[in-house]
Amino acid sequence: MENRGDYDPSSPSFRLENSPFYQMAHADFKYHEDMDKVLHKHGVSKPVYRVMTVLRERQPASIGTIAEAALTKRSTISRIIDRMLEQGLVTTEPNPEDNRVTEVTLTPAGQQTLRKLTPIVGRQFTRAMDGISNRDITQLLRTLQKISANLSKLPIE
Amino acid sequence: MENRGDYDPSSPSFRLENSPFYQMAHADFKYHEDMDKVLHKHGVSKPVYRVMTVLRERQPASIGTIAEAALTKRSTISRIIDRMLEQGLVTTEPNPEDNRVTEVTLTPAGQQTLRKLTPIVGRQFTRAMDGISNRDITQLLRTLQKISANLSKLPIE
DNA sequence: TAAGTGCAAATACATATGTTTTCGGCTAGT
DNA sequence: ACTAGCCGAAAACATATGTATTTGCACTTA
Repeated sequence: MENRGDYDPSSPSFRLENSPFYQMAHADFKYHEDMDKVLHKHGVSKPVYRVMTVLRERQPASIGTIAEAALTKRSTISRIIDRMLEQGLVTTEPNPEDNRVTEVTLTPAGQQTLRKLTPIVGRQFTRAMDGISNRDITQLLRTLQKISANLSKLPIE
Repeated sequence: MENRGDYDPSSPSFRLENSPFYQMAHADFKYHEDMDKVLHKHGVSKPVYRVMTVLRERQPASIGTIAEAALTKRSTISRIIDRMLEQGLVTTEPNPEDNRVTEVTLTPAGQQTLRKLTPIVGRQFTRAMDGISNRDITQLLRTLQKISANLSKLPIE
């Protein structure tokens, strides 16, 4: 495994097992697979959890902002927020500067739920990274960030 | 950024931007985002393309095998294969050893389509990996494989 | 200030995926 | 040889997501 061609999907020697993007999907799939089951026991779905993690960082946040950060369409987030409202996890209010935008905030109950979930997610992370050095994690992150940046430039055709 | 805690979702200093799994999702999202548009022009959706890449490696393959490799539910693959049959991309036949299993094979037309798509995907890959050394790609792959392996062990709770 | 344009969110509509159930074939134990 | 149980696939059913359209607000400019 010394030739870049082996990683390139257009190379004849390409194997799915050696594809970075396939392995990303695989790791991501496994990571969420069993975590979802646990989260569901606490009445929280994967997209709901994602929204909560976004809100933990910046609050309040608009529907559009959340959608972008959560890599999901606005209409989808809009409906997810509806459900979260019913569950009492968030509150919404129009932005005073611009009445078109809806600002979303975690309720105390929502924060409480998030705090309860955090250690569970932490264990899953620890499990995933078992036997991997900090150096390697840093390196992984750097490369992933580089890839994301590359793909944020102008598209292929 | 020297403490492992910064990557752990349960750490107070955790930031989404520094989360390996978030960055994986982000990279994967961007990678497929504009590629899907191009594939659609050739009448191929993302799941259809995934199935084709699986079939390129082992042919014929059963519905269940494809589902597992493509990280998708069997019922979903079953329906995707239906569509691909109508498009003439694959043929199916019962496994002579076991009549329950359906073996799927790419038709010449399917192989032709795959060959046409391959260089497009290759360009996207090249674009994604721009400025990243082979060494770093190898390292990335190793780490991802390690993570996948870790997560294939017994689940959290 | 009134009309036009653009944007955020929500809604209606279409589609795709997942979950559950059903059907048929295989296999092992009696 | 028969029956009970398991497994693969497909069908029925429920749900979630995405796409297109609509609504309401804000900014511009004439």
